[in-house]
Amino acid sequence: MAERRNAGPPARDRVLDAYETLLIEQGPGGATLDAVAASAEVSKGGLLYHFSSKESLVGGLLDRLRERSALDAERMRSDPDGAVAYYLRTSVPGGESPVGLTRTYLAALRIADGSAAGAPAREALAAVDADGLAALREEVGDPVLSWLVQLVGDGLYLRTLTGAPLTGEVSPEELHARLRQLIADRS
Amino acid sequence: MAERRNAGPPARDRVLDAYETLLIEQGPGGATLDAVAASAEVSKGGLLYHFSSKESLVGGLLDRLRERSALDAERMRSDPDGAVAYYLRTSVPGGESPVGLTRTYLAALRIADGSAAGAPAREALAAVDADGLAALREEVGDPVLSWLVQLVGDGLYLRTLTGAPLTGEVSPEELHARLRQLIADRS
DNA sequence: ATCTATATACCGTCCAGACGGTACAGTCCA
DNA sequence: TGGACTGTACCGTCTGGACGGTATATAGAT
Repeated sequence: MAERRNAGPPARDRVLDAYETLLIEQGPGGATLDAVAASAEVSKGGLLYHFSSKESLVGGLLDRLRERSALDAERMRSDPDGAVAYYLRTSVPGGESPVGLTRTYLAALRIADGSAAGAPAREALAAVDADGLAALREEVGDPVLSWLVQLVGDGLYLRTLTGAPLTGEVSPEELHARLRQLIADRS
Repeated sequence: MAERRNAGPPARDRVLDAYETLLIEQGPGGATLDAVAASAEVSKGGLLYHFSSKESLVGGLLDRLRERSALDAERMRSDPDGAVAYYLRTSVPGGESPVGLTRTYLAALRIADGSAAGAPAREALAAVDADGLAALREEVGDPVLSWLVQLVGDGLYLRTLTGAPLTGEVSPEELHARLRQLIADRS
């Protein structure tokens, strides 16, 4: 294998990281091949070596999303505090993100439009939701309550997307406490 | 006022409608001036007569968002079944949409990226959220619970955005019933 | 040991087409 | 007459993508 010119992770991963960042921070319009290449400190030719077209770049992002979703679901199931605690902990913007799912999810959301081009992204996102809901249901039993928990997490995601400051009056922790209490009462 | 050549609402509104539709269905990339004009059955010159630039088109959309948000908050407060019922009813994709807020909100979401260009959209969306939360709080009292209700509604919105089919196992109605029950227990 | 060949991992430039925007002459009612 | 458009032509910029080139490593033949 050839020695890498630039430091850090391999170029392919850096490209995907840069693509995610640009999608989140600038939207699809800002995530041009030139911008991605520059941000990843790779030439445009280099980018196109790893991803032969923009469609293939999208494909790479969605592969990463599926991969990380599987890893995340595994972590949910094996978390010492339970799946719900893990899910809520990782849904809040500033929170931990052990496998980087949140970032990738948010990036994929940006390219999931209603057109035919957005269909693969929508399907991948739907699969992530299904994975999460399944893991939640194993713990929560009550289907209505587990869906409710997931929707609250999604709502928190959406807030991240709009960049809303998560209004200070009620903290996410209080919200989580209430949710846990609801689950305890029902089970 | 001059007689209109095409049927239906005035050209200016048709342009805004078309812009919304294209943003939702194709994302920002599909909502070009040419595409918007074609979809509104207006010439490009005609579009630029009403909105002299793309920025001004965005401005028109955000004005409409603010306008509809105010109207929607008013309806929430005066709904015979209460603000919560109204909010949840209008958050579900297939549901009623008396003032078209949902469509406009979803469209604005598409242009609310993290860049400087997306800032006005983010601010307008944050204001809509604040309006809704305030109206909810007047009825629910408990701040944690009212935030929870709003986040569930937002989660439903996000599902619309990804085009996920709202999995059949639990219906939105069951979810709403549970939420109303939660509020009744607490108040 | 050296020469040749092939593969990997990039770099930098060029181009056709699409995009936002301008300009302007003409048309259709009220 | 003038407001509300239509239609066409055009321009500068940006974008995705094609392409040819370069540096390094490995493998096999001689």
